[in-house]
Amino acid sequence: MKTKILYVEDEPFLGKIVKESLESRQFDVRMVSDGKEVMMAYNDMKPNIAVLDVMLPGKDGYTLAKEIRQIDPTLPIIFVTAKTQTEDLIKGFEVGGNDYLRKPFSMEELIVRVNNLLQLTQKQQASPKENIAIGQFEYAPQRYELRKGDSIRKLSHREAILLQILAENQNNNIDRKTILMRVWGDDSFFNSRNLDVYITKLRDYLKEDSSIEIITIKGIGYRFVVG
Amino acid sequence: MKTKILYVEDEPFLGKIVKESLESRQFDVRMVSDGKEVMMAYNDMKPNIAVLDVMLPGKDGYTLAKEIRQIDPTLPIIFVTAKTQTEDLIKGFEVGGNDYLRKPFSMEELIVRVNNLLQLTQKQQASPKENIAIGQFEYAPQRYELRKGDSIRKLSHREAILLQILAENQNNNIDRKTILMRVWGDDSFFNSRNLDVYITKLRDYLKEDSSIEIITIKGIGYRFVVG
DNA sequence: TGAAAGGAATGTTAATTAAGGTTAATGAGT
DNA sequence: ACTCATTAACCTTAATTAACATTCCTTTCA
Repeated sequence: MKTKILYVEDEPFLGKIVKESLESRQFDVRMVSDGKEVMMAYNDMKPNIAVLDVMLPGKDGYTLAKEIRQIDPTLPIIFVTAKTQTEDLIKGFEVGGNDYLRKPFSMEELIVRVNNLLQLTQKQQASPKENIAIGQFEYAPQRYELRKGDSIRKLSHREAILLQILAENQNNNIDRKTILMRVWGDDSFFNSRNLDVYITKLRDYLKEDSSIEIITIKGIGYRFVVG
Repeated sequence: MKTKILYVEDEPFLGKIVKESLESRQFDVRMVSDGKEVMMAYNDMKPNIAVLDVMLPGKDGYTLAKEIRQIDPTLPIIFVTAKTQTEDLIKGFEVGGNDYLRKPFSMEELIVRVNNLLQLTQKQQASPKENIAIGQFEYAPQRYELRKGDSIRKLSHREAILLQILAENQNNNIDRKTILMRVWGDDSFFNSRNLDVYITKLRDYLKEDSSIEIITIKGIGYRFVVG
């Protein structure tokens, strides 16, 4: 699946060039030119990264970054702006930005920085070898074993993958769709109900530790909170 | 424990300034001026981040980055250099760098970028959102829980986000539109009525503490006043 | 000028629809 | 025969839509 970029820019000319240039590198780009439309676009497309101009009609880029951070604390955000002052850059990082690029910039540089951020924020693939701590439990992925004290429960394949996905994303929202794709390979209706069944099972297994919770976010997915 | 920075720079004058400046921000800095000594210093100190000049006697910064990447694929590396060409920057990222700063740079910018990288590569423990005090209540955003004394009310997703927006903006006016965009992603008529419904719900939940009030500002939005 | 009328915005409660939770029954593979 | 995965049936909760009530701003006319 292509990497999705949410690109917010109000200068149509520059915007068009950048958009096309990114698209030629196999990115899936959604360009928005009014700050007020950004959250709608965000919710609609669920981007992998955001590139924000700072000076915009409607809402400025800093405000947008703050709002995005409320909903998504990990989305990589790059500011692209004509503001060259150090204070502006500092503000950019303060509101949750992860990089700051001064105009005029070269497309090459933007692309390289986009890729760098994507790589840095890739889920640190907790090497499926190592045991994962889950509250008072310990999960051994290579053996599909969930341990607490001296009791061991062997998990089935589907249970194991699901738990691993949750554990890798502790305290973050996880899309239902993402889970379905990773566990079942597709997100058809029946598999969707299947997921419900497996969530119930895991809740049951994990209920001995009351600090662990699988929160439902209706219409979105789940959040696995521990401690 | 202090964050340890491995700083490679051969200009003694600049090096001294930067080192002292970083140390004044509570970093533990080890400065090396010959490329050949870098790996030794690395092994010795086990830094949390590396700041590398590119042009050096002995070995250049790119080579050093490659060597470090062999042993440590995750150490954040920032290049700091007088080379301003885009090709140089690209090369910097190619060899494994994570940021690239052109000289002359401001200390503030370096520090902000160092902190950003440290944060990004921190184990993905994401949004350690803190609990928010709301009058006699306490709100735990991670768990969508509203607590008062020993009673806990679990909030739904929409309730939770809405309350969070209000709580973050205590005693300030909040645009209806802003809320709609952040909770629903758009501000259509139906969602607007939806907001009314959820405001009613929150007022109900919060009515136990009479010092809390959600004031309507007709035509504008709301103000969440506490105490 | 000011009281009344009208209307848009919001409040409240209830009904409806959609999403998910739970448990059990069925099916497929060893 | 056993285990796991899937499907089904029924239940619960959240989100949306609807219906009706209220507030308060604006307009208008005595």
